Parts: sequence; C-alpha cells; structure tokens
Amino acid sequence: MDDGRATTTRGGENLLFLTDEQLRQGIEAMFFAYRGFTADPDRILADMAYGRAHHRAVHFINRAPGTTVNNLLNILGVTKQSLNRVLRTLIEDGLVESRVGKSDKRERHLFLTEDGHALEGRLSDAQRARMRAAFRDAGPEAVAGFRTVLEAMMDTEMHRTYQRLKESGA
Amino acid sequence: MDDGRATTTRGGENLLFLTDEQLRQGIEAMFFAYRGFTADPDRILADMAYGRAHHRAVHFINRAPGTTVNNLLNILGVTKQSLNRVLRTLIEDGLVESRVGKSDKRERHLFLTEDGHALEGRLSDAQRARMRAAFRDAGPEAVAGFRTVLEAMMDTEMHRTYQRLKESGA
DNA sequence: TTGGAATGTCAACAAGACTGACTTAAACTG
DNA sequence: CAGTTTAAGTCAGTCTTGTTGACATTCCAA
Repeated sequence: MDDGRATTTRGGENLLFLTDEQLRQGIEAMFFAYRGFTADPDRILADMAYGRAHHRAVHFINRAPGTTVNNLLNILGVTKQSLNRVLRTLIEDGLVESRVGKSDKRERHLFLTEDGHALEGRLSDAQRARMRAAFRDAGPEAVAGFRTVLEAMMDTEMHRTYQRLKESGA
Repeated sequence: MDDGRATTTRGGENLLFLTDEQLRQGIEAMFFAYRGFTADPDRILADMAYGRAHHRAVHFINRAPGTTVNNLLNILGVTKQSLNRVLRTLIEDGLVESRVGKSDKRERHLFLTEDGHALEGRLSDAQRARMRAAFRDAGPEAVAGFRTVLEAMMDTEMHRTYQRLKESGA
C-alpha cells in the first residue's frame, strides 16, 4: 500500500492517491496553502489594531447581515466571551452596529456600518484576488475537485453551516 | 461578470467559477475545512501540555530528520523565540533530540526520539484518517484538483519549500 | 410567576505569536 | 590573527485570541 507504485484496480481506479506519502503531501499542502490564504488580509490588519478574529467576524456579518450573536458564535466556533471582545471593539470603532431584535428583544442583530463595509471590502478584495489567481491558474476542473475535497474534510456540522451559507448567497 | 449565470467562452471554458460568489464560497470552504483539518490532532493534544505548534514541529522534524533549527524556522515561518519555546519543552520531555553539527558545530540537528515518533504517529494517524476519508469520498480527479489549487494559493517561497519536501519524500 | 434562554460583563489565565536586546560559540574573511 | 558574520539560545515584555468560571440582566413561555 505504501510501496510508492501506482496501483490500479479492475475498475481502472488509481489508488496511488491514498498512500501515506500522498496523504502527507495533502496535509502539507493544506498547511502551506492556508498560510497563503490568510497572508494578504493579515498584512492589512497588522497596520490596525485588528487581527484575524476581527476579519472573520466582519466577513460573516457581511455575508449574513442581521445575524444574531448566537448564530455568529456557531459559525465561528468560539466562546461568546472571545467573540464579545472582538465585537465590542468593532462596535466601539463604529464598524459594526448591534440592533436589539424586534420580535425577540434579547437578541442582538449585527450589521456592518459604512466603515465596516469599507474594511470588509479591502480585506475580501485582497483575499479574493489570491483565490481568483489560484482558480484561474488551476482551471475549472481543479476548482471543482478542490471544493469537493474541502467539503469532504469538514465536520458534519460545519458542512451544514457551509451549505446554509452557500444557499443563502447569490 | 457577477450576474450569477454560467458563462461560456468560445473555447467552451466555464467561467462561473471566477464570480465573486464562487470565490467567496472557496474562501469559506477553506475556513471550514481547515477547522476540520486540525480538529483531530487538536483533540489529542488538548489532553497533554502541547498545542498545535508542537504538532507542527514534530511533524516537520519527522519529515526531515536532522534538520537544523534555522531550516525548521523557515519551514514554519515563525520567530526563533517562538520555536525555541516549543522546542525546549519537546527536548525536556524527551521527544526531540538536539545534536551538535559535525561539520558546523554551531548548528543543532533535530531528531525525534522513540517517544517523539510515538506522538508523531498518533497525531498523523488521526490527521491522515480524515484526509484519507476525504480523498476516498472525493475521488482521484478531485484530489488532483485539490492539490493544484492549493499549490497555486501558496506564496512562491512556501511553494518552493513544499516542493523540496515533496521531492525528499518517497 | 417562575424557570430557562440569550446576551453581556468581569476576572483570571494560557498558548502562541511578536519585537528587541543580548550572549555564546563557531566559522568565515580580509 | 582580528574582526565580522552566522547559528542558536535566552530574557523580558507585549499582543491577539482563545479558554473557564461566576454572575447580572432581560425577557419569553409554560
């Protein structure tokens, strides 16, 4: 199985991609690619008093305007104390607006302000530019495979969240 | 361009995958998949006094036995102070051995001990299991695409490092 | 009206990254 | 050989982001 040779089954299915060596390459590809993935927004954020956590909050508030704190908590997978620290600075700095819920006044609905949208735009422009270049270089078939593997790598719950977001968009 | 419809060029090339919405889905896929990618080793490490940084060090020392501290620094992309903290505990706990270089006595060459190999095995077994399942579900073509896109997403320097490691393996 | 849920806040803490300054030892170089 | 550079390690301090635990407030719903 880990003899380094390509293996072909009766069906013609290449099993080389399941050797430990191939899996390790996949693992390292994820590690190095994720660094590239976050590098551009990180550079922008480094000049401000913000970090990756702020980027994530701003991204998902933009993606799902009016989302509740609890919903955002589930998406981000952090504790409310951790999110609250980030959210507080964003609200103080006038990037995020928190509106008391109409039907349920316990809930807070989160929205980006004009300044919030400006930051979100800068960050996602940078991140999208890299993603666009990678997608273009790799071609449509590779992109489809990329997404298929990533989806298969998610936990079931995360996958559901991802699907829900996907369906809500465009 | 961002009208939500599939676009086909003369060459028959589907350009839908370059819409902002598709790029955003790619970004979110990376975010959620990376969480899954690190979840299993993180769970194992949580029970010990170790974290993700220890995992990374152990992984790359296993991958490139005898690597110098400087080389590891370049691979991991952190400061020597940050790496040193992690490396010190690993050496103290007898998981990593540091040997003075033969030709250049300033250098330290890093190796996993038996215990180090045991931990590395546990961690990478867990991570490989998820990767293997994802690869199997997605199929060989998807896996090839996955790797193509990830490679295109890396910074040039990281990509060189990744290639060097890849060639040194199997 | 009482219990539980959603939110927020305070405090304390830890991992893991960072900068800057400095030491030691070894190797290279003019 | 003297001076400089390189590799590694250390000390001190800071920052972001995560964690627990305890507690208050508000308000919906049985």
